[in-house]
Amino acid sequence: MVGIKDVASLAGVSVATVSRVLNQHPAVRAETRARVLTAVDRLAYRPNAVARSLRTHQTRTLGLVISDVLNPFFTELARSVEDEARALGYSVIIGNADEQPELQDHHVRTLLDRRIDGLLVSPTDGGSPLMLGAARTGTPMVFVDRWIPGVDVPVVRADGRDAIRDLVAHLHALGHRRLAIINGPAATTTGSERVEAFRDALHAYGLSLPAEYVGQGDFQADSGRKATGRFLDLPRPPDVVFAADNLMALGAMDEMYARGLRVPEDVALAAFDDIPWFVHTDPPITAIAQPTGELGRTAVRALIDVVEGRTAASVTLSARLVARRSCGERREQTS
Amino acid sequence: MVGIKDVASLAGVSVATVSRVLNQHPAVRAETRARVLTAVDRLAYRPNAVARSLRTHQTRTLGLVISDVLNPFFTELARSVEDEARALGYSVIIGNADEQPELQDHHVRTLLDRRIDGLLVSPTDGGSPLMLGAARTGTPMVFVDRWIPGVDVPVVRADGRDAIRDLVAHLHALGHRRLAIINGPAATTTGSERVEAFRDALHAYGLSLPAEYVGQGDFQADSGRKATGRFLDLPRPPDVVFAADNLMALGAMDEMYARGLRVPEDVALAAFDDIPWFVHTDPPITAIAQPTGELGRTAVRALIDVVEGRTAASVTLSARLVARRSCGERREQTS
DNA sequence: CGCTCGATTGGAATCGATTACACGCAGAAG
DNA sequence: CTTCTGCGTGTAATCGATTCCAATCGAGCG
Repeated sequence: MVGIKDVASLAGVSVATVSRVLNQHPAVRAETRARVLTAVDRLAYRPNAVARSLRTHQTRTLGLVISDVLNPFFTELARSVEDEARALGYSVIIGNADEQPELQDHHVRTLLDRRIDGLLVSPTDGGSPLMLGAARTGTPMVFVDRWIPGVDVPVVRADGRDAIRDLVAHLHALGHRRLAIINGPAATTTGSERVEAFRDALHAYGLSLPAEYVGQGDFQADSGRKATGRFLDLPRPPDVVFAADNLMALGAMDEMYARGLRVPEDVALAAFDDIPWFVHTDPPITAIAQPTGELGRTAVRALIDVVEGRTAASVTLSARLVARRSCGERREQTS
Repeated sequence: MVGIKDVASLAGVSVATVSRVLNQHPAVRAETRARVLTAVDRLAYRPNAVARSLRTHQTRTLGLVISDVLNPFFTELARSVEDEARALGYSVIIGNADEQPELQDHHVRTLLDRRIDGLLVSPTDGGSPLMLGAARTGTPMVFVDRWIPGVDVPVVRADGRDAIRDLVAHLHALGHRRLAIINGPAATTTGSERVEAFRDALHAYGLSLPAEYVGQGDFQADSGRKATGRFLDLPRPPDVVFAADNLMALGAMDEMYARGLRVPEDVALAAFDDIPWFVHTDPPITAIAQPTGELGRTAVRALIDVVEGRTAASVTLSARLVARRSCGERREQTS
C-alpha cells in the first residue's frame, strides 16, 4: 500500500506538506500543491483512514443500532439515516440487534471499540448497563423511534396518539366495537405507548380495553400470529385486531386466513407502521404511517449536532392514518 | 478515554504485558494475568480498535456493497452476511449503492480507505476502474449474486436456469403461450442471464421471445410498471409477465390493476426472487426463490478464506420455483 | 545595512496499540 | 561453581497519518 511517505518523496517534499495539501491547509505554495497533487494521483494514493482517525480522534462514522433490519420500517429508517449522514460527510455502520438485548450490546460494544463519533439507537430493551454507561460518559447519542425513559439523550420519534385516535374513530364509524391490540414488548417505549394511546382513544368512545384484548407480541410475525390465535379462541373474539407493528400484522393476517376467516368481513385488521407492501396485500391494510425518512434524517442531524459540540433537542413528528380496506369499506379517505 | 497505559500502571506492569494478556499470549504468569484483568475491568478498559488496526494491518471488518437495501432480497442477504461474519469474528459495513454506479464507487472508496479486510460486492454495473483496480491489486474480494465477467474474483450466486425452465413448463401447462419478461439492466449479470435462460426455455417449448416482449427495467418498481404498460399497449399483449426481480413485479402488478385487469385471469405474473410478502399479495405471486441466506453465508466464508490466505472457489447454488396463484390455477385443481 | 515579519516548509512528537528484542533470574547441566 | 536455558517481563520501534514548533528565505522598513 502506498503511504504518505511515498507521495512525499515522489513530490520531493516532506510528509507534513503532503498532509497539508490533503487537508486544504492554506499555507502551501500553489506550485508545491500542484506537485503534491500530481504525485498523489500518479500513485493513486488514498489516505489511510485508520491512521488518520487514531491521530485526530474522530472517525467521521456514526453507529446505528436497530432492532430488526428485516422489518421494512427499520430498513427504510436505516436507508434514510445513511443518506443524510453521507450528505453530511459521515459514514454509518449498522448493527442489527434482531430484538435481542445481547446482540444489541454486542453491537454497541463493537461500535464503541471502533470509536464511532456518535450512536443512533432504537433500543430493544430498557437499556443495558453498557448503553446506559455510554450515555452517561458522554458518547454522543440520540434515540430514534424508541427510547429509554430517564436517560438524558435526545429522542427523535413520531407520536402516534392523534393517528391512533383517528384510527379508533374510523373503526368506530365502521361499526366496530370490540377492538383488540397486539402489543410490542413492554420494555420498548413504542410498545407501551401504543397501547396507552389506544386505550385512551377507546375511552373517548365509551369503549374499554379488557385485558384479554391486549395481546403480547415481540414485533415479529409469529408472535402476531399467536396473539391473534388467542383472540380468536376467546368466547367473544374481537372484531378488529390492531397490531403495533407491520410484521405482527402480517402474522395476524396469516392466522385469520388459516382459520378461514375473511378480512374484513369476519375480522378487521389494522397496523402501526405503513409499508409499501400494504397496498398490495389482500385486502390492502389500513395502517398508521410514520414519517420514516424524516425521522432518520432528523435523527442524524441531531446526532451530528451533539457530535460537533452543539446541542440537540428532542423532536417529535407526527404519524397519520392511512385508511385502506382491511377494516371495512371506508367512508372517507384520509390523505 | 482510558488507555492501555492506565491499565498498565494500575496493574503495576508494562503496556507490553497488558497487551499480552489481552491477546491471550501464553507467556504471562497466571498471577500477573489476574492482576491485569482486574485492572482492566476496574477501569472498564476497552482496547482501541483503531490503534490496534493501524498496528496489525487488519480491521476484522468486511465491506458489503449491495445495489438496493430496500429490496427485500438484498436486505435478507445483508442480514445473513452479517450473521455469518459475526459468527466468524468479523464485523460488516454495508454500503447501499441504490443501483447507482457513482454511489457504488463512493462506498467502495470509503470502505477501502477504512482498510476493510475484504469486500463483498453485488455490482450495479460492469465495474468501475476503481473496483476493477481493487480486484487487480489484491484486495480480497468476492462477488455475490451478481458478478462482473472477466474479473478474476470468486462468485457466489444462484443459478436460475433450471427454475426458469420449470417456470416456463408451469406456464405452458397452464396454457400460456405469449410470455414476456421484464429485464434488469443489461450491465448486470443477473439481468442478462435471466432473459437468456428464459429465451432458451421458451425455445424448448417451441415458443419464441420477440423483442417487444423483452421489457427494459432497472430493478425498481416504477420501471416494472412502465414496462408492463408498454406490454399491455401492444396490439397482441403477452398473457404472462415475468419480472426479473420482486420490485419490478410489484410495479407490474400495480399497472395491471390500474388498468382494471384481473390477475391471473387477464394477465399472469411471475417474479424472480421470492419474498415473504408474495404470500400475502392478491393473488399470491408465483416466484423463483433463491437460497438467499445460504448465498450470504457462503459468500462470507469464501471471502474470509481469501482474507486469511486460503483460496476460495466460486459457488453456484440453485434456485427453485415456488408456484402460487398469480399464473392461474394448477392443473391438479382445475379442469 | 541589519532586522523584523510573513510565507513556506521540514522535523519530530503524538495518537494507542502490537511485538521483536533484550534482560534478569532461577534451576539444570557440566 | 560456572554456563546454559527458558520463562516472564520491560524497552522501544513501529503502523500512517496530523500538527506544533522551529528554521529558512526574501522582502520591506527604518
